[in-house]
Amino acid sequence: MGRGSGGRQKLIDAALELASTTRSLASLGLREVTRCAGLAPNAFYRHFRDFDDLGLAAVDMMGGELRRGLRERRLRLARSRQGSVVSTKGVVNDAGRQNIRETVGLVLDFVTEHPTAYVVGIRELNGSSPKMRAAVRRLLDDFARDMAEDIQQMLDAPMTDAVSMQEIARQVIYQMTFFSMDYLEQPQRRDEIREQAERFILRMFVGEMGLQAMAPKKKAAARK
Amino acid sequence: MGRGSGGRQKLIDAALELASTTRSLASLGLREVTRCAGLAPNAFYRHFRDFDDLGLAAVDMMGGELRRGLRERRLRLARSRQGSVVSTKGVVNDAGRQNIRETVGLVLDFVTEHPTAYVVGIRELNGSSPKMRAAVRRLLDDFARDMAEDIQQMLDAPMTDAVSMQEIARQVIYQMTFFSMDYLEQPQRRDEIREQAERFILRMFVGEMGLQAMAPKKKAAARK
DNA sequence: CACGAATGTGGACACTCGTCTACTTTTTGT
DNA sequence: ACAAAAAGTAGACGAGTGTCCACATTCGTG
Repeated sequence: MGRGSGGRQKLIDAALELASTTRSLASLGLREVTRCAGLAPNAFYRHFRDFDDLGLAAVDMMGGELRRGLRERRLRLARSRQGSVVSTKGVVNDAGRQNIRETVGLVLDFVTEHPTAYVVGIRELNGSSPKMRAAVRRLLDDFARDMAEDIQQMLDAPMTDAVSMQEIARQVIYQMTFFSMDYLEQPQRRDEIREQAERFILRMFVGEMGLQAMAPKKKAAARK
Repeated sequence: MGRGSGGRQKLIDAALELASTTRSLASLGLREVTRCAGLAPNAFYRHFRDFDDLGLAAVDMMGGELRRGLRERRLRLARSRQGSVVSTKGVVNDAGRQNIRETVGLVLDFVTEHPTAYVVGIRELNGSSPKMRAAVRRLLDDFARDMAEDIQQMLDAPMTDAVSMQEIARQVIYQMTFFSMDYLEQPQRRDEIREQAERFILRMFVGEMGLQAMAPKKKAAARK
């Protein structure tokens, strides 16, 4: 009982493959996908109701793996420099910059290792299916939550309040989608893009610290 | 000689209408669009070679209008407060914040006035057609160029070098695509989203000034 | 006016698509 | 080991599609 001879996985792979090079997920043909997977058209119905269903399954699978992978690698990094907690005001010194560099590298490496899944995911982020959009956004928000949590734990004192940290993490994650796409599409500019991403994150942190320093009361009040 | 009875425009409108509610541009059917436009299927060939062609025409038209509209409204705003040049370090004071607030409002207003075209454009930003992607990105980069130029002119002294300003403007424009989509999709959260966008831009500027202040030589050297 | 280009129409072709029913093979729990 | 459930196959139906050809209409300009 269960997953048979992996036809389900073959279908997901075929769909991602086709969608990444040809079209959006929803515009794929049922027969097109089954043909590419080496199955009969009807085999699709055994596993999925429609393409939204397949898409959500793909997001669950790849997303879960990605999130787990990122967390694991991040924890491994953190453990390798255990004890060297970064001081709040030291986010921008060499230790802080090294942290940012490693995190950006983590994301970009994952992206280059799973290009098809990533491209399709980002494509569906603003895509036509509301369900897919919601699923991908939920996933990105989970990443942002993880990231905010890890950063706060890495510092000896909170850099800012939890809400702002969450907001910043979200904006960083979303901006990273653009960096990642550029990174995949323009291999010759990879170093430059990497540096741009690092600068962006650094700028966000420095900016937040500046805002906190110059008008903490005003900001707290404006946050309703 | 020329555009006859506006069938071309009808086709573009129909395509945007269908794509914004149903699917991506490339996945539309030729007959579907012509039917929605009230024309015979063959009329499509009179105006466009394929859907990429239609898409590029739509981007040219809407993009040009948007860019012209934004520039015009921005200049009008600038003229209405002529003489009150903002000092470089005053970007974050009340005058600077007011500037940011107005610019954000400009963009969000335009978006709410042309939702279908905007949604389709953003959808094609990471879409399946390379030509469309390139066209939309070129358009966004034009916006960024305009924005960088206007900001530099508004200040009494350059806040940072031209390259960095351009980079920041690009990142702000790209992030605004997310804010705009949220703004359209979640009318009940509009005030909150507006404030988030303003905070984001403020944070970018403060961050850049901070970076400039703390390590100008290092940055200049790192810029190759 | 009248001619030609631009624009729009109608019908027809071969093709792919999604879906259904009926049948065979494989996997798996007990 | 056996029976049932799950996975996969085969063929066929109607609907919708892209594209082509030949014909009608509109419109601007000589």
